[in-house]
Amino acid sequence: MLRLTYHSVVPAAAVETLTDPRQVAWRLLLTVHAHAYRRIDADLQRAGVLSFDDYDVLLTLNEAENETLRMSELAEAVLLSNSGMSRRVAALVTAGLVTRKQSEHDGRVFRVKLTAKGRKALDATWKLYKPLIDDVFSRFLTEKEAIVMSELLQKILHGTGLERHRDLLEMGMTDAPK
Amino acid sequence: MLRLTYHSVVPAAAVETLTDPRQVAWRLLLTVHAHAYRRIDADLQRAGVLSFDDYDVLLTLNEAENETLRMSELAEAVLLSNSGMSRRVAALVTAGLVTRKQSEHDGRVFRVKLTAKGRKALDATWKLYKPLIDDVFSRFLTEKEAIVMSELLQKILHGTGLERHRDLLEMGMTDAPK
DNA sequence: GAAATATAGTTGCGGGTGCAAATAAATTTC
DNA sequence: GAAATTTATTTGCACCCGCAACTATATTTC
Repeated sequence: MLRLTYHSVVPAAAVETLTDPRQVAWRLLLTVHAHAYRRIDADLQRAGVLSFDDYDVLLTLNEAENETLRMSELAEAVLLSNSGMSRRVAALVTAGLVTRKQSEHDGRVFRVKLTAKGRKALDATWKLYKPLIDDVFSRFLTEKEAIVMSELLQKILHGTGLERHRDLLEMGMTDAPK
Repeated sequence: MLRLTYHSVVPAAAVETLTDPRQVAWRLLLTVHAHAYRRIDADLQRAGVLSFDDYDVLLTLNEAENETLRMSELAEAVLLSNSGMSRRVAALVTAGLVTRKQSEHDGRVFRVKLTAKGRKALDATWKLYKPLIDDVFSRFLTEKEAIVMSELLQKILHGTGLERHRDLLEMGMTDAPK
């Protein structure tokens, strides 16, 4: 029933597993993502608006309480390393799209806040981003299909979130059982 | 019915569109991918086997006719730029995992071929990669759900493939209508 | 309350990436 | 059949990233 039209996940030497529909789904997810990301990222860059990744940062701020988050919260939310976020925020500050100031209560934390200019850039980018999502993704799904897909993805996301947490706890235990 | 538990795609200023299930699905796809990719990539690196991206290259070769492809075919297949592939293959040659030799019929093309060592590395990596896919993805889906998801993703992939081709044709027309 | 420890964030470094320009090898034009 | 053009691949450049080491600030220990 289900035929894989793209290259698969498994080395030919282990062909028995190629029929696992979960691995097929995994490979398709990777491929769809790669196609869509490449296309959108290139088009946004060509248009001279925010990059895909900068958009993600500003959007996360836009949705946050008081349009403000700490560095580490921001890094966690967009799944970027702390060091990566440090450099990215530095660039955004230079561009005037966010501010970054030290907390008064705890000198270790820095709070990043969206500026009016940042909000404007976000809206301008969205105007281009929205039709791009449609071009590479949305227009191939009915509303019902999109809902089904969201539910499945949400199951996975919820699961991995818990799993990640469990792993971190376990790893913490290994070298400091005290 | 469908609730978004992660951050959304749309700036708050344009909230009306947030209810579009297709955009919810898009955002979830991005997030699931980011989670899974980060986790797998880091674990493979820690284990000292092939990187996620190198795995993809060798796997593509493994599945190709005679385990051989030209540079540009390889770049297209793994969705990497030609320049990126050029450098990556150079590294793989140094590591002895592939060979790269000039075609006799057309001196412009270079054929990349998997070596025995490369095939071995592929199998070793698969041993670790397989359980990782399961950890971050497969185990949250029933077989039926995986099939549903694959079908939806395939619809999108097939669609974007055609679309990308159409765009290239159109762009080609714009500056040389002759 | 000073030393040891823990936490938040930044920087050095090695490495990967894409775009545009450069090279090398066909193919076409006149 | 030499010059102009096209095609396949590589290199220069500027930039982004994660890990590990480092700095700065807060908390805990004794």
